[in-house]
Amino acid sequence: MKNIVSDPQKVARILRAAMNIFGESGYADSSTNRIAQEAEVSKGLIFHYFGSKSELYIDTYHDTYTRIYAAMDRRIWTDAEDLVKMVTQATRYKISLQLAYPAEFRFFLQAYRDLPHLPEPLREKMQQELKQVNVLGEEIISETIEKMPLRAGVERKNVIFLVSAVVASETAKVADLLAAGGKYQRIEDFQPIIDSIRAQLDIIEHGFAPKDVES
Amino acid sequence: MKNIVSDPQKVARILRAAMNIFGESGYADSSTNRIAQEAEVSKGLIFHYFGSKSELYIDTYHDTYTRIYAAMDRRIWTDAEDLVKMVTQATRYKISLQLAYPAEFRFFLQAYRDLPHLPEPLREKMQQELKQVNVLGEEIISETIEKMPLRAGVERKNVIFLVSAVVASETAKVADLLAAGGKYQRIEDFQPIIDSIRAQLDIIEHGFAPKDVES
Amino acid sequence: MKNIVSDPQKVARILRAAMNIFGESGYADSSTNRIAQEAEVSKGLIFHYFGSKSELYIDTYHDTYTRIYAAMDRRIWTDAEDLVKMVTQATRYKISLQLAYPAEFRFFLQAYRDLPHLPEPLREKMQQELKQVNVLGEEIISETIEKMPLRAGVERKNVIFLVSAVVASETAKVADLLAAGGKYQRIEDFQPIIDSIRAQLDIIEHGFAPKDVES
Amino acid sequence: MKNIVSDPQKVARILRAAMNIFGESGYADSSTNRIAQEAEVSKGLIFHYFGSKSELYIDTYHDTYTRIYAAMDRRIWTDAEDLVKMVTQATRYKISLQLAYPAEFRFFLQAYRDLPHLPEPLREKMQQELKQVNVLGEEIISETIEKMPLRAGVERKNVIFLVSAVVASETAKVADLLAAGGKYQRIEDFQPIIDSIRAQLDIIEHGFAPKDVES
DNA sequence: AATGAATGAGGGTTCATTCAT
DNA sequence: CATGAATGAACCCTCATTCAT
Repeated sequence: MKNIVSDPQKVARILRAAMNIFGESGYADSSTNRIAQEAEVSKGLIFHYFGSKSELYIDTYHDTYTRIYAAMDRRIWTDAEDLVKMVTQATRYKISLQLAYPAEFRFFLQAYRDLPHLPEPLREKMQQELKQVNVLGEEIISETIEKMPLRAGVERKNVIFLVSAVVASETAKVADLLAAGGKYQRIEDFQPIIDSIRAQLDIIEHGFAPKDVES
Repeated sequence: MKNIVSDPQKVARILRAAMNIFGESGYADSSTNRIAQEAEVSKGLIFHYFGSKSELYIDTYHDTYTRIYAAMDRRIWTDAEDLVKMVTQATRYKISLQLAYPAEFRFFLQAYRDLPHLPEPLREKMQQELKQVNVLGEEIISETIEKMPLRAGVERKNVIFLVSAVVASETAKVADLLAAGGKYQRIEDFQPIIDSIRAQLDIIEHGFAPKDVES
Repeated sequence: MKNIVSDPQKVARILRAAMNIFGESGYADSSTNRIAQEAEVSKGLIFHYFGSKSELYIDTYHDTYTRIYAAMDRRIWTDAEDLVKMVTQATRYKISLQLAYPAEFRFFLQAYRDLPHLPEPLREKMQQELKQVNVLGEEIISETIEKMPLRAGVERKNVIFLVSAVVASETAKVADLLAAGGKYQRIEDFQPIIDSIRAQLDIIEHGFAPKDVES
Repeated sequence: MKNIVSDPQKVARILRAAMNIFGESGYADSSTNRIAQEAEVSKGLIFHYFGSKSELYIDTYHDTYTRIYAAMDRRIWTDAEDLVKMVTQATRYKISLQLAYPAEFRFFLQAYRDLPHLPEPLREKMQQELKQVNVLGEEIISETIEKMPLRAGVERKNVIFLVSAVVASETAKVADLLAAGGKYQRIEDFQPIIDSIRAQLDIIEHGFAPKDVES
């Protein structure tokens, strides 16, 4: 956004409309016309404020990210004692965030999917921006794993990778459930997913093979 | 495709061109013009044969899927004795398939990414079709896990899910390497990925926690 | 123009409309909409045939130039015996051409004026093209002057430059008269200009200073 | 300009910015935005003061013309004794003016080129205004020629026209050299043009034909 | 059966001008 | 007096789809 002293309400309306529509239809299928309509603003104003559809997209991303980031309580992660607690706690918290900010997370998800479809000058910029938000999860996992003792022959990076894979898979499930809409609207509805993660972390920690077999 | 008397060679050329171009640029950025040009066929003929861009897309998917499916040797999976062997063998085979049919797999990958961007009537259809090819992997994994003894308290479905998650993650890596082009063109180049899978399966089987700690 | 097997009548209608409108309003103020309307053709067709407004412009120039060039009788120049005859004959012929092809010449004139206003990729191309038609006049003049004896101390290039300046000035007058429309529609109406040229060439040849003064 | 209480400094800044930008990019490609920016003034103020882009253009022309006119020393012409001296002296003086007021002359030149591209109500007005500055040269030439004896059969107006044509052609060369920028920045750099004018005036006065041939 | 010319709706973008503050 | 946010019409261009041939 330029350094334009713009009407904050209209800017907010545009950014919100953009977030909704980009999140719903992706970059290419979201016309500035529709965004202007939903924001109850002339199409020209969007270009006055943001210069181009691409910049509107980036600014929408920044705004959305900032809003979510400000709402996040990062102690959730740092407070955790063991792996299972940390991951389940963080996941539960992330789900609660997704329930509180469904449009924001839908936009994020769509942004990931949009990435390869973006026009060239935009894509590169978004590629760099998107990394920042993603690293977040893996960093925390690394830190926690780092503190744990490992069985001989086990490489730490593989554990990290495994845990990340589990989290990613289950997070995808959450997104699907939310996208499907319907009855999944309270944190309790997602308990099965928390349980599933717990069970899988248990397997990663102790294996699925019977213990006596090995002795 | 309609029951129109059609020239099989032209149909094949169109489908191949569509697969290449859809796979390269995604649905939205693939114009029928380009497809017609690459297929050395008039644009009208595409609509004559396939009715619309959407139907061409679906038919391209079916054709590509069928071609790959026919080329697959399913004994690979059924022959395996234990989990690690099965998965590594299957993965190696899958990689070899990707090397043999790069355009086809690129199209599949792009189809996944395209899914949320497809125009509404198309999207629903594709959503159902795409599941079929994915199930493939999970089915085999299920069968193998089914035969293995589990530690008390471990649910089979969680093991299946874990193994699937690992395979999915590593498969994504393979796709990235292939998409990047360059030197990854022989099966040996992917040995690190095979090793990574093996190490992770080992963790899934025996856990990463030190054994003595638990006794 | 691409190698499109296009309806020659429509192509001709478009080129004629483009010539008229570009010639009337210049490049920037000539909308493809208006051209399409005047050509009784959809706007899309213009882009189908010519690809862009720029290419339409260039093709219009080529077409117009070719049409005029084909109509020209180049013997007019080569047949002339002395300077005055050559120039008056050529000018009279050029005027008759302008009367026969007023829209074409108006387009040429406008093309010259447009040159500095053209968008960058177009400008360079047009700059090269426009030279070809202009050189024509000066070349012939050079050839004729080359054959004539000069007074001591007179440089040939200055004579050429002078004659060219006269021709250019008077040609501009003709264009103005034609642009003004009105009663100047027959070759006889331009006799004063021919006479003016003749008188000026006489001055260039023999000077305006009284002869006896110098002896 | 209207009878609005206006800040003279801002008016001056706007006019100067307009002159620079109109001169650089022509009427159509000069946005009021850019002018406002360069003048460090709000866009609204321009419309407040000048009413419209068109009126700003005319006012810019008037202001620039007035400024140049006031700076001119008209004795230069009246002092001259013979034709060659007068023309060379005047030309040299004109070049020195162009060097002293490059932006102003660039604007004038551009104004000429813009003329046919101006929107209708503006064009007519500018057409009348522009004549005034041009007449300037021709008037002086007339006066000087008036005093000179002519060879029998030579009409005065033709001599005037010839001399004007030479001056116009060479002046155009000067403008080109200046527009090209580079090393032409001192009056001495233009000596070749002065020489060329002198040589051509000599031809106009005494002809290029050898004298003895005629006796 | 096969062509590709033709369409027209919609895309992003620019900019002089207006007007509430 | 001065601002610059806001508008909307017009711009060039793309493309799936239709249809006469």
